[in-house]
Parts: sequence; structure tokens; C-alpha cells
Amino acid sequence: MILEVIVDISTDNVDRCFDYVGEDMPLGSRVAVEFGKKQLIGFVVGKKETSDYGDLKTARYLDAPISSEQLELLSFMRTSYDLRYIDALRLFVPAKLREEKDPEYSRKFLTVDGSRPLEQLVEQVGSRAAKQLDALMYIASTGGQFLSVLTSKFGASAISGLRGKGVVIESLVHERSTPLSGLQKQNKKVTLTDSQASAVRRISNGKGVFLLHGVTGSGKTEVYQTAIEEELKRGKTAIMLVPEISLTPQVLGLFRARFGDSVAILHSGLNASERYDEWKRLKTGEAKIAIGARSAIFAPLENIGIIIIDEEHDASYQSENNPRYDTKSVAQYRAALCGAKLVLGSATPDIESYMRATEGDYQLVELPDRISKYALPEMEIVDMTAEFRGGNRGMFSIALREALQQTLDRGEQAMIFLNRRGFASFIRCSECGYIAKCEDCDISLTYHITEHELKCHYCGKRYHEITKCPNCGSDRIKQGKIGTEKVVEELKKLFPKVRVLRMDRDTTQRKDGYFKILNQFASHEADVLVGTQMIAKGHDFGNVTLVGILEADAALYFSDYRASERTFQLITQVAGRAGRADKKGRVILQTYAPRHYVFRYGKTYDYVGFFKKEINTRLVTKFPPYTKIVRVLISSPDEQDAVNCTRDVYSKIRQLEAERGRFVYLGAARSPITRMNGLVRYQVTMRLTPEQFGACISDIYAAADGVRTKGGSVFVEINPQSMA
DNA sequence: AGCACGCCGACT
DNA sequence: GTCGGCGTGCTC
Repeated sequence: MILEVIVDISTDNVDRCFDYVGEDMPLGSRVAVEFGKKQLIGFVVGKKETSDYGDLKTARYLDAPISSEQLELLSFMRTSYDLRYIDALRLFVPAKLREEKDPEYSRKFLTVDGSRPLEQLVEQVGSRAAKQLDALMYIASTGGQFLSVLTSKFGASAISGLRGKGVVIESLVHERSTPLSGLQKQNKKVTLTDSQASAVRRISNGKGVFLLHGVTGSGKTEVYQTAIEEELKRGKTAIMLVPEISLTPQVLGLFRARFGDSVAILHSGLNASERYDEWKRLKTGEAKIAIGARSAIFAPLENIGIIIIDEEHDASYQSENNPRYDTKSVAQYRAALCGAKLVLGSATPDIESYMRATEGDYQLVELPDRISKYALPEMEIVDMTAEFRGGNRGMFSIALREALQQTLDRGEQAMIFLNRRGFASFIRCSECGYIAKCEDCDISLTYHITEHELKCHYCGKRYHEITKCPNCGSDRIKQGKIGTEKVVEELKKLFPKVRVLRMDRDTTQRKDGYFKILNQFASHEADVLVGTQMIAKGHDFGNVTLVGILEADAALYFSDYRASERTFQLITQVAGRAGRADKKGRVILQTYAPRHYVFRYGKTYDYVGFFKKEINTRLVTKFPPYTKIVRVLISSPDEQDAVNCTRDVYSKIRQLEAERGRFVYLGAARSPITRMNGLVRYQVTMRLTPEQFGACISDIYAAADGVRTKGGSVFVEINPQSMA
């Protein structure tokens, strides 16, 4: 029997089948093969009787980790996202199965030989080996780097040359991680409210895709759990996806308490062995429910009855680095394959999801009421331009200062949320709130300090730097950007005795930093928690009665068509942190654009009102969901090479446009982040109608695949979460 | 990804 | 001449 095998090497030049002889075995089997001179593992993706090749090597059967249903999902992913075979295959198999033995997952790590002075090493490498010297200096300056990183950066031959000269030291680094400890069982009696019960009924008795729209605190989790229970009773299994950040011990504890050992948890805190163990429990049928972040959609379950995607609007469901895929589409395909239901749940659904629900593609299930007897907290909108004109140049409004004082006096806690994502910054007038926008795209412009100009990240159009507000003539025009540290500083100035915790990228570097800070805050070791996005999610603190939102409009000015949508989601989520238990909460939202519709609807938590307004804007401006944005990103170490490749891609797509009819938009430009990891970045951006997208996407993939950079990459993104 | 092969500049 | 670096192409 001839087996068509994909070998476990992720490069374009081996992204195809190689023929081996072997016994008959199911497709999806894992085999050991000799490839060149290397012993590798591979996966059988095809079988045939004869081969065009002469003397074939043999493949040895190991096991069959991938089911035929998973193989179908695999081929869907390959065509939909232009993935390499092996990159897609790896999603279905825990890392441990990638090595035939050697259970410990480790990588080679290179450091310079510290026993000798650097000059001596340089001398030994010799002045003729420029590449090797580069690499050596890089290793020295970074204090060491993984072999795989180095070879992709400097090329295989330079690195193997270095290794041969004995100037670098190699060691094996074991990826270590501490598993979440102490999943305590919590026994909680569950009685469903009427609307919860009816939601469960509709889901359990129905089929297809459901959009579960439930306000914050309406008890979506109980609905999920009961719906899963119904499927288990029918002998089915379930997958539940949550954003990585919500995979907290508390959430997992809830599921453990209810379903015990039939839950397998796949999260980033597990090491290779733990992950493998959980995978195996699902594969053997010992566990029937898989809970995890987006990759749990590939869980090795049979007979799936229900797939749930919690917080379905969350950006992390879209994979932004390879393999790039969209979890919701994958889930929908997988659910259809096995006749399972798909439930998308959110308090603030993705605009596209809600549109599909209004059009009848998805069935809309509403959970309109909060379980707690208290309503959502009252939201006050403070106009910061008025504060500014009134002489308040600080970052806290008078209302927020007073509210903070009252909260502290009562011995209660407050959260201050600072909306600051990314590194790009917008241009705003402090006087009237004017924001510089692109004439063609109606998207806020980004200031590029190096070129002293304003740019639109969608079309690449450039504008002169402005020093006077075109609206009111004021010269108080500036970049909008403040940091959490500055908030803490000012807070301490205003309230010298206040105990503050800060939570952002910096303070959560270490793996447990996130939980540590939350625990400290929960045990009232601080009065105020200041943070970014991170504090918006999950976690109920009973004693928090005040939430302040600073720069609520900041996300509005990122060059992103989803700016309003993101802002609405964010303020709804953050506001939900106030007054969860039996204490009434209060939210103070500071903005320079108080009349923006996102705040008008946000104030009353009116998602549907917001949706109607927003979907209309998208229609008029021809943005998703009415179009698809496709971006081809080209990177190369060499500027000229990048330009050439970009031209190449652009002309191919221009040709495509000439054949298939005018696109909504097509353009080429430098990428907003012009350099990254030493690579110059360019992009070809287009917007396509759904019909054009369906007709052209495979040709766009082909155009991108047909261009090779010298040491960089070319890839395609669809509706990227960020255009940076 | 690794490895062989072959071209090319630098130096005994 | 010849040694070693570096790019290219191939692996069933």
C-alpha cells in the first residue's frame, strides 16, 4: 500500500505529500518515517496503489490520533485559510505526539561562550563570515536565543557555521509552566429563571446556530451548563470555548463542580504532558466536555452535540498569527459536520453576528433580565472638553473625584479603567473634541512621528501634520495618550492615603501576576484598581461600587472600522464590574465626545439601538459585514525586495480585478508599522463584496503564494483585528 | 528543517 | 590552487 504522508516540517517547500510504502492504515494515522537523513513523524492523508516514484521508503504505523471528521475539518481549513498541511494538522494533535518519544518538550537554546572574551570569539569566527558575526553579536546582545529563532533570522547555513566553530553554547530548555492549582469544588444549587429555562429549551430542542444575547449578569453560564447537560443525557459530547483571559480557576471550578471529571480543560497554563493527558481523556471518551480557548475547537471528541462560544465578540477568537483562522467559522463548519448546535453567547455581540441573527441565519435567543435584583449601574457621561474649558487640566473630572472620595469614605472599592490599546495615537483638539479623520475612509488618522505626517491605516493616504484645529481654530491640538502609571500618580496626589493596584501589560508579565493582583484586590488589600482592558473581563468584586472610565473615546480614534463597536463592548463590560452583589454601583465615564452615539446608547446599555445605528454606518461606508477586508502583508529584510514583491502582488491582484470587476477598494502602501523584527513591511489592502470575496479569495491566495521574498514572508489576512 | 552541492572571493 | 562561506535545491 502506498501512503501519502505529510512530514512534520513547517516550510513551504515540503508542504506536499510524500509517498511511502506501509501497511494499510486509516487516514489521519501518525507514522514514523525517514525523510532525507532525518527520522521524523508524519501524518497519512491519502492512500493509493501505485506511485510515480521509484524506490520508496517505508512508513511505520504509530497510532491514529485524527478522526475522519477532523480530517474533513482540516481540508476546510486548508482551503479557507490557505494553511500549510502540517500547520493545520498540528492543531489537532498535542505537542507531545509530535515526537515519537522524549516526552519532555524542549528546544535548543544558544548562548555565547561566556568563558572567553567576546573579542576572542569574534576573531575566531573571522572577518569573512559577515552573517555569522551578525548572528553572534545578536546572540551576545540578547543574552541568548532559541535555535529556531536564529535560523529563521540569519539562515540555516550561517547558524550551523557558528555552531561548528564552538563559539556558542547549546542547551536544552524545557518549557515550564505552573498549572493552575487548587480547583476547589463549589457546590451551587441551580434554579433557572423563566427566561433561562426557555433559552435552554429553545437551544436543546432546536438545531443550527443560536445567538444568545444576554445582558451582563443575566446568567449565561447556567444556560450553557444546562444545555450541555441536556446533550450529555442524549449521549453526546460538548465543546465550550472561552476567551483565554476568562479561563480562571473560578470559571473552571464552576464546571468542575457541576460535571466533575468529565470535563477536560485545555488552557495555556498546561505543560505538554498535562495537555496531552487532557487530550487523551477526550480522545478515549473518558471526558466528554472540552473547555478551553480557541484551539479547543479542535478537541478530539466524537459525537458532538453542542459547541458553545462564550463572549463570541472577543477578538481572540481570530487567530492572527499562523496558522491564521477564524474560530467561529471553524466551529460553524464542525458543528454542521456532526449535526451539533452552535451557541454564540455575548452581552454585546459582534455586529456581524447580530446582523446574521436579524437576517435569520442565526436564531436569536434573548436573556433580557439580570438575575440580581439590582439593575445595571447608573452611567454618567462627563464631558471632558467642558471640564477643560472650566479650568480642570487633570485627568479626573470633578464628578469622578467626588465619587472616589465618597467611595473611599464608605470603605468600598473602585476600579479605574483606562482605555488605551495599541501604540498608535490619534490627533485630537482639547478645546472642541475634533478628531482628524481620513476623507476617503472616515477613519481616524494616525500620527507618524518619524515622517511628521498623518496617515490612514486603511488606504494609506497621507496628510500634513496639523497644528491648528480645522474646526475651532484652537492650537490645543495634541496626541491623545496617557498611561496607567500616570493615573496612579495623580490618584496618589489627590488621595495621599489611597492604596492602589495597577494592572496592565507591565504588571502582569509574570504568569501568575494577573491572578495575584486580582486576588489582592478581592481581599481588599487595595482600595482602587487601575488598569487597561484586562480589568474589563470577568471577575466579580462584591465591594466595588464605583467604576471610572478614563478616555472612554480613546478606542474610537484608532484607525479601525470596529472602533465604535469595540468601545461599546468595552464600556458595557467595564460598567458591569460595578455593584454586582447587593450594593448599588455607579459608573462615571469621561469622554471628549459626549454626543457620540456610542455613549448615547451605552449609557442605557441599549445594544439593539447601537446595533441599528452602527450597521447603517457600515452599510454607507461599505465596511464589514457588508464587505470583507483582505490584506496581503509583505515583509522582507530588504526594502527594495519588499517593494518589488509588493508591486508583484499588487499587479496580480489588479489583473484579477480587471477580470472579475472593480473591487470596493484596492490599494498598496507601507504597513502602519513599517518595520518589525528587522523586516520592512508593506501591504496590499482591498475591500470586496461578499460575492467578489467568494469568487476571488482563492486567486488572491494563489497570487500571494506565488511571490517569494528574500528572507521575509507574504501572507493574507481576512478582516484582521488590527491593521498595524 | 537539514543536508549536499557548487559557485565565488580571499589567502598560503 | 584550495579553503570556507553562502545560496540553492532536494528530500518520497
